[in-house]
Amino acid sequence: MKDQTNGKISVTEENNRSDQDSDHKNGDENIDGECRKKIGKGQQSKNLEAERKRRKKLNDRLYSLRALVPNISKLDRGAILGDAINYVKELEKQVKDLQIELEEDSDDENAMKIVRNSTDNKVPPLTLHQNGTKSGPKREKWKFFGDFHKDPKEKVHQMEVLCEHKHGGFVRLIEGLSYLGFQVINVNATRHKCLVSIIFRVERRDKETVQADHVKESLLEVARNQFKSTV
Amino acid sequence: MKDQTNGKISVTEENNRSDQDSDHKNGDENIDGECRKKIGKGQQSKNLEAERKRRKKLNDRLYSLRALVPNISKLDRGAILGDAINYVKELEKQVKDLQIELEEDSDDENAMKIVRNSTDNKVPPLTLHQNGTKSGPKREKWKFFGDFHKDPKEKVHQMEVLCEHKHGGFVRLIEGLSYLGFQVINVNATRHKCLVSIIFRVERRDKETVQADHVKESLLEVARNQFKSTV
DNA sequence: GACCACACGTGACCC
DNA sequence: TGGGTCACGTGTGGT
Repeated sequence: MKDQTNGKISVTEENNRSDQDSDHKNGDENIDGECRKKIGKGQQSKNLEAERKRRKKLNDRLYSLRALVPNISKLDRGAILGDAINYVKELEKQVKDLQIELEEDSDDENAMKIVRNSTDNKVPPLTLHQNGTKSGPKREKWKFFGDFHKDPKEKVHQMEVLCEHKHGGFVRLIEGLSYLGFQVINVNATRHKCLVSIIFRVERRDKETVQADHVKESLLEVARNQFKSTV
Repeated sequence: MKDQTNGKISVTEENNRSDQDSDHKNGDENIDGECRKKIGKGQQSKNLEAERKRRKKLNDRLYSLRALVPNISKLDRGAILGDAINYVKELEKQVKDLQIELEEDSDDENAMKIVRNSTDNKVPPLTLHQNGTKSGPKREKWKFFGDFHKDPKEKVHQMEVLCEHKHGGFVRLIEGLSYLGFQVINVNATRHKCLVSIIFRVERRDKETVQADHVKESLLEVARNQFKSTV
């Protein structure tokens, strides 16, 4: 029976550190009798006290740990540890997720995807599909639809941008439009989850005709290269 | 090697009980005899085994916990707990930081959403009519409508700003809202000649209630004092 | 009275 | 030799 041995072993085995490996006390068997004798009482009491202190410390730590964990299943010692373990895992996962999300955002920033076409479906399928050029695997998608083709001499135009939500992206877009010589007459922006739809009606400030792809490229450029906005 | 340790166990177990046996203090002088008697051997062994199992479980958990913590100071039991505690705190902090960063991003970007219309005309006539008081000759006209009076504890609010068109004003307004702790859920901005109407639906990030006039004053402040935006 | 989880004191170990 | 740590078996109180 007693596999007990195993129990302990298993433990030791996993942490091979082993070295100390516990007990093994060599041949204590033999000695035995005087073996115990050799310990003085005074010292024993010392040990006793020390052990008490140790236990207290351990318990304190355990409770501190429990205090950190938001929801505990039981107040069992084992449960404390188990909950703590789960909590740590959960936190780690959370951190990882947040980090990738942030990262994506951030380089999506560069990558605002503008996808879909807008409103009255007259907006033509003039599409710019941008793929992340730079940093690897990340996809940057842009789709841009505008009605410039209809009448390039017209002052008022409509565009739609569909892109991932990114920090500062909107502001940069607005700034970009202004930079390109457009007055924004009307804007309608909506976000669903991480997808943003922005519909503009703009008016040219100057008299030149509008080059559709110049607009697209410039906006992409702006969205990508701009330094981080303050907000 | 390790087993031998067990060896000891096995020994104890078998003779197990046996009574008094010395070791344990027995000083229980008085009671002593029958006291221990009252416990059946079988049951004791049960307890023994159960205790072993419990210990094993605890240790396993402890080691699992240690395995999760990236850098450990010692392999001490107390250290395991201590390190775990610190690690959890660290993770929590990390999560918090990432979240606020993301949130900021996000509400920048939310800033992105400008949607149109929105206006079901329920926007209530809570008015702040601001006249350019301070900075000189320029008259600034502001009208501000918000529904904060309805339920200050409500997270989602709607506001309308009517103002003269000014270069960069819109961007500053968005930034100001973010600065005040609002997430912009929906925006609808329209300009007619030099008059701009901006309708927001916002959500508070924090839990404090909203001070209507604080919002108004702050927005005005932001709109007025901010350095010049590019747009 | 079974079961469970705990605290205790103790012997052994290591630096 | 001594402070610190550990595993163990046991007693006990709360279900």
